[in-house]
Amino acid sequence: MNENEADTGLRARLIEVGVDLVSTAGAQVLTLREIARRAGVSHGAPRRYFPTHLELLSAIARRGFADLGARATEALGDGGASPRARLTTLGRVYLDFAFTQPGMYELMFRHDLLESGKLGLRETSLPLFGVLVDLVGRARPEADAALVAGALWANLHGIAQLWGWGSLQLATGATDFVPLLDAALDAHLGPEER
Amino acid sequence: MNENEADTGLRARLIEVGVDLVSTAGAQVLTLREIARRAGVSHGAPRRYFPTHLELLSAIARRGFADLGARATEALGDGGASPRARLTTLGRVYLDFAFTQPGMYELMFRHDLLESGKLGLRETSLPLFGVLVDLVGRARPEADAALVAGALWANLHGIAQLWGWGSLQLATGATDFVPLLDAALDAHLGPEER
DNA sequence: AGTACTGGTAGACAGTGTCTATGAATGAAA
DNA sequence: TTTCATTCATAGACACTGTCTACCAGTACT
Repeated sequence: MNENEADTGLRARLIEVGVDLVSTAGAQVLTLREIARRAGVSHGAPRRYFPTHLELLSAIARRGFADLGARATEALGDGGASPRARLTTLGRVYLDFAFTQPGMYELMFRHDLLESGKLGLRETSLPLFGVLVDLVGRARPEADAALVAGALWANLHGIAQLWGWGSLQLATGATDFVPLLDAALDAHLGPEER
Repeated sequence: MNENEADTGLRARLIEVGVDLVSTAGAQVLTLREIARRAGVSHGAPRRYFPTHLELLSAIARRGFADLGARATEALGDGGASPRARLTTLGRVYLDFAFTQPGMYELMFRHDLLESGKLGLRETSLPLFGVLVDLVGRARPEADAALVAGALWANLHGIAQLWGWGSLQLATGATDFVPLLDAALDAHLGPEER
């Protein structure tokens, strides 16, 4: 019943196909029937493993959170960089993920998914948020780490979304998102060298 | 061809019905056929005024932006409050709108709407963003106003979304969004009294 | 009076998610 | 070995969606 890649069952294959599909074709194509089609199975087959479309989508989105978490921990490593520098890295990883995997990022933050509760935020986004809180706590020991981390996460998410569909480019005239990211990091954490 | 409320044509009525519907029943109910049904016309009727479903949704969303803009300018007034205080007001208005009109806010920032370009960001969100840039420029004369305003807008939007579906409550354990808002404002603008 | 045109109707079409009945294959029990 | 039960996928129906097209009742104008 685990979701290993070695699992050769249909359940795992559906998720695999979904991850592939959302990465290459976007989030609109991610219909139940299309996934079943690409998995080479009838449209009723997924029902045995995912009682509803939303649950299949949630399973796919969970892979996105796992992927994002893996990228983050890999980029952070366990090297001795300063908390502030590691937070910069984390921000870069977050936005890079959002911009290189726009379909997956869109799926991960779909209203109906999140509101359904099928996603299991506690298991998906909370671990990475814990890393964020920890780093913020060490970068700004005097502050309320959870609060600042929450505000910073919101800022990253907002940049990811607004930049992702071009609003911020239009509004600010910018062509690179890095200054925005730096502004957000500086705002919440103070300048790089302090 | 204007979109006044006094306009008694079907075009205006469809938008009216849509605004009502999204406010009371949410964004999922906002189908073309349901809007037509509630407007008392056949499902093919809207096609004469809105060639596609997305264009009708865009027209409805534009009313949301107009409403948000009206609330902002009304709350800001032209009183002599400090730029920093007015930015606090603006942030409150923004988040209050997002939380009291969640369906409309969700509609206004739907991926397919924004990516279609039918929304006309230049006419909808840009004016309010201009106000934001102006206030930021006066609150922090030394900074790049457009950049800070962009980062701040992203922060507001992120708080609106993440708080809206409960992620930030779960992550930070908070039960009130105001501290988050204050943290964001303090971060980007400096503390209230400076 | 006749003729365009405006603005709405009604039905078809392909596609969607869900539900149900059916059936093939597998493995356990007799 | 034969029966039986369970697992798992199929196929079709259903209600619903957005879009397209044929039609048609008025209205306004020549």
